[in-house]
Amino acid sequence: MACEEVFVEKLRAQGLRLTPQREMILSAMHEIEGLATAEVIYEQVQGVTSALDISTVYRTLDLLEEFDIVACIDRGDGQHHYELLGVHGPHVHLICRSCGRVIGVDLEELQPFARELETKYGFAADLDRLSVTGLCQSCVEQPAQ
Amino acid sequence: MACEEVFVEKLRAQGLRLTPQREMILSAMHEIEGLATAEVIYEQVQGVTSALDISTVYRTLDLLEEFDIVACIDRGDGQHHYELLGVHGPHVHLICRSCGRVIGVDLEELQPFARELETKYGFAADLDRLSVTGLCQSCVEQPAQ
DNA sequence: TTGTCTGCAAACTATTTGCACCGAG
DNA sequence: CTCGGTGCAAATAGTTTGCAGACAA
Repeated sequence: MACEEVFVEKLRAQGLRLTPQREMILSAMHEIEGLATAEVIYEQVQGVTSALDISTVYRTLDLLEEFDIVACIDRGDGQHHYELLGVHGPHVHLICRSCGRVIGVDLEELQPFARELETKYGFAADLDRLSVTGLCQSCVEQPAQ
Repeated sequence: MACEEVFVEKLRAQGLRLTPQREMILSAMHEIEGLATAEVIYEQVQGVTSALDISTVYRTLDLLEEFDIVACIDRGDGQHHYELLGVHGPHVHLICRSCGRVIGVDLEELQPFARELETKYGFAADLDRLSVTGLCQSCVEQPAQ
């Protein structure tokens, strides 16, 4: 896994260490589909071993975020959701408020939108941390879930 | 203030009451520029009288939100920010992550953006609750705040 | 009078921190 | 052997809730 190598490399560069806990957290994130909360990652690892504390999950997520290995997504529901950036790099999230599905959109696609904000308001939008809530196709079609 | 009349009307319609606390909270929101947090509203009213509890502020904001008199904006900083909708109705917020300034954009302006998401992904975006973080013109020009 | 609203205090949720021991390099 | 990392427990921030008394209609 390239992710893990990047992680080790960045840790080393700062004199930090690769511990079993850090390995397990990164590996758990690979096993979880879509966005993961600290709690979900914690439970996922608990399935394997109980040698992990929730505070360690938070501390590790902070590190991973700092290293640009994961991104923190704020879904407006009072919890932070984390996502592996992987090879595709950052992207915009379309989050369905009905089924919770997350659609990733490449930044390129939204350049026209960003340019418009830039031109009209002189505002440089952080597209890479943008989340748009709404309804996905299937939830629009069958509102009665 | 038309706002207050709308509030009274909607309260009456549900058999609810207009209390001094509710009046003061709505009035405090008019005095605060831009977005207000529950805490800020609470302190604003405390300047006038201490006959108000923070839990009442939360309860009243919930009501006002339900009545579409205020909107709750999530600025990713772990606090909820509230804004009077006033005569302009809902709009998109451009939030500067450096100086905290908030720019309101009319929904109309972003229709092309919404249409693109609709066409390409079948996704019906909730523009009226969209907040975009980034840098405003002056913060782009003088990064050293 | 009636049933809503309020203040108070306690509960809650998500997250952070202090500290002594543990273990990776 | 040396720091950095961890688990634990306690602290924190923001918000919500239960309850008995207060008050708008």
